[in-house]
Amino acid sequence: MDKKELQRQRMKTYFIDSAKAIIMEEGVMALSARKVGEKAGYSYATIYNYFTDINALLYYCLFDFLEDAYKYLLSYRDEALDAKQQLLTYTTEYFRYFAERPEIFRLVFIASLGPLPEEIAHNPQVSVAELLGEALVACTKAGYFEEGDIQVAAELIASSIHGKLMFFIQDRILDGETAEMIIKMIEAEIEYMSRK
Amino acid sequence: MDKKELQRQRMKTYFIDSAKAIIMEEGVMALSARKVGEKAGYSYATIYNYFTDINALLYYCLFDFLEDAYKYLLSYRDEALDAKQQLLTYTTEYFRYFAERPEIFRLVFIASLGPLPEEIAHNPQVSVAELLGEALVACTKAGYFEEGDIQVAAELIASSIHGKLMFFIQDRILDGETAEMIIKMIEAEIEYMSRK
DNA sequence: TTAATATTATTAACTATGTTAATATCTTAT
DNA sequence: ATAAGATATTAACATAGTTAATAATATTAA
Repeated sequence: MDKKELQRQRMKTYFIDSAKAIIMEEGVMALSARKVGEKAGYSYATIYNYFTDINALLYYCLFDFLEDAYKYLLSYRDEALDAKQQLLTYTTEYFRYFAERPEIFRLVFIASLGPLPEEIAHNPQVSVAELLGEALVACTKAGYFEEGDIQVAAELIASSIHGKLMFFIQDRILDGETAEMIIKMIEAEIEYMSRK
Repeated sequence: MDKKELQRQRMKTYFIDSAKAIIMEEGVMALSARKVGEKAGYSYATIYNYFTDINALLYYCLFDFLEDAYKYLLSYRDEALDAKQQLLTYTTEYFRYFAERPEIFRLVFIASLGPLPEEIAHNPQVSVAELLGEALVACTKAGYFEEGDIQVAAELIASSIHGKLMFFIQDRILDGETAEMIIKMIEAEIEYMSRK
């Protein structure tokens, strides 16, 4: 009888979707069990019939959002594009995606959820990193990077963008730099790296 | 009569030092007004005679910690060193400092304190960034970098390290990479950048 | 030195949080 | 239709940040 399981799954999505909506509207800090319950049309305590705690619920949101980001990036994939241009597009659009959705970045990368609960299947990483790797391989074929540098270049680009996102979204220290200014900087960095 | 001001300042440091101790021992998440009061030997409510709220208190801790980090890095300054070696030392030691003090990193870079209260003087940035810039200038003089690349190289290095720290300390996604492995990667990245 | 006053600290209280236990409600099989 | 099981809700607890009312202490004026 897995009609039960289907209903259970459906209930979970009610709470997950409510949580996602609250996160995007009011931010992850403003989310509470009570609000999620209310928005889903159930009592707050009902959540605990479907999730061990709200961190578990937040992990589901996290993976959902990550998949959204991947799909967004995929929409910028274009075989016809020059390899370097494709790489530039991926990196700048990735930055833009999170810069425009700071609350998602906060949940995915900087919120302190405890350890990932066992029961949550970490999706086989429909991975943004793969898109980046793919673009970089194409870049070497086109002569923008050297074969042996792919690994380190990929690492460098990825960690740089995430570092910039962290600074941008926390806006500490950072003296009023706009998203567009940072995007220009990302372009300059890739230009610099591919200029060998 | 600024005997008053001196006493006031002293009281503030009691709370700040207590907060710093709690952060290092139990983490920023475990900190509470009650604990800080207790540790400082006062009632929890007394804090509010000296700080508008605990976020203000945390900002004081933040700048204290940042200064500590700067001093730590300064202890690795060595005029005799080869320019590239000095750059490598700064970057890897900076990473190591926070990798070994994750709770400090959490407070300084990823905790969500509200906007910086006006009354807190943001120290004229006794800045880590300056040390990095200095080392990079020396590197160009020694021929490791080209003059026009300093800006972008500095940005790239700084954001990459912070990105790596974020991943390391949040240990999401990251598949069990050790601090030493990441340090090796940082070295490889700088090697790569200076290899022009 | 003592009385009045201003300053500073503490206790009590309020609202909100996550979570659990006890209770109520609904579903389903007989 | 009713008993049994599953599911949802209300009540309650511990802890949080913060504020107001009160107590204690230090300062000043006589």
